[in-house]
Amino acid sequence: MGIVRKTKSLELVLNEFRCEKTAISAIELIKRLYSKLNKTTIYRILENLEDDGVLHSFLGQEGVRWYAMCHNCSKSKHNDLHPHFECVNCGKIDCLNLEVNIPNIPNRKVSSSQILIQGKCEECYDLK
Amino acid sequence: MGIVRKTKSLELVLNEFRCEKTAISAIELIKRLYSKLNKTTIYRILENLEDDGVLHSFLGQEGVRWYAMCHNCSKSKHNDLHPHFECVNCGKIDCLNLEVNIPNIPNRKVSSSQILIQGKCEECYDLK
DNA sequence: ATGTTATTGCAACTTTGTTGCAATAACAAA
DNA sequence: TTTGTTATTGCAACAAAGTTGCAATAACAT
Repeated sequence: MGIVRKTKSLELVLNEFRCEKTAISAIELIKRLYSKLNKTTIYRILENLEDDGVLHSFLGQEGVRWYAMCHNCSKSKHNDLHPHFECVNCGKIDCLNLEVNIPNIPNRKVSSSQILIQGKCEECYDLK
Repeated sequence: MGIVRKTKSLELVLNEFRCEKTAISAIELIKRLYSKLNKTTIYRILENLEDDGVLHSFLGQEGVRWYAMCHNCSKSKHNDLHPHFECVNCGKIDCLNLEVNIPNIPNRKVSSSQILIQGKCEECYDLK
């Protein structure tokens, strides 16, 4: 459906993404905004922001949904084919601004792909 | 923990994978074996078979877990880094026997990756 | 200032998966 | 074959993540 009205709830959710350059899981958002917003509201705002091309979502290793700011997306088209990187040490996930080449596959029509790369992020890599 | 005893339940689960070349979701297995096995038993057998390197698991688009036969895996090491292909038309998922090159990423240590490719499978592609 | 309707909060529900525990079944040893 | 040990199973209850229906509230166009 997309966002129609500018509400306080919407601002609270958007603010979390403004302060943060990495992705945020729905669960984490619910925890952060616990005292201010109901989880149903949060899920609905996330869905609307995704419809509008403001956020994109993907699944982390544990099967929970994460959200991150879009860069070149619009209401009509999501360009969120970049891979995501999940740190096995601190759990943080962020978007990787790089292209991974998906080869053609005989007799199949590829329409999209999701790539989750695991490893140690910058900070955790430096620690050891 | 891995499989220790050869039980009827184990045989029932393994049979499903013998008849099937594609992956099977835990949910689908529970439906198929509904009258014969408890879902708890099925989850436990799947876990044990994965520990043993007989099956590997991954998440499908909807966040549910799928299982497929391993080919070169053992108790000590899983080699399940191949991509999986999910048909957007019929919902089937199977393993792709191909390598996708994950580029090096500065300051990060990549340890593994999960790739889910979406599109139309052989059968659904031919239909149209 | 007012009327319309999008948004919110709440409670109840759904789906997928997990846990504890007593009963049962594999199977090694006698 | 019988017996004893313990892995496996089924059940019920739980848990986490997300969804739905509905009445109350808040945006905002007029």
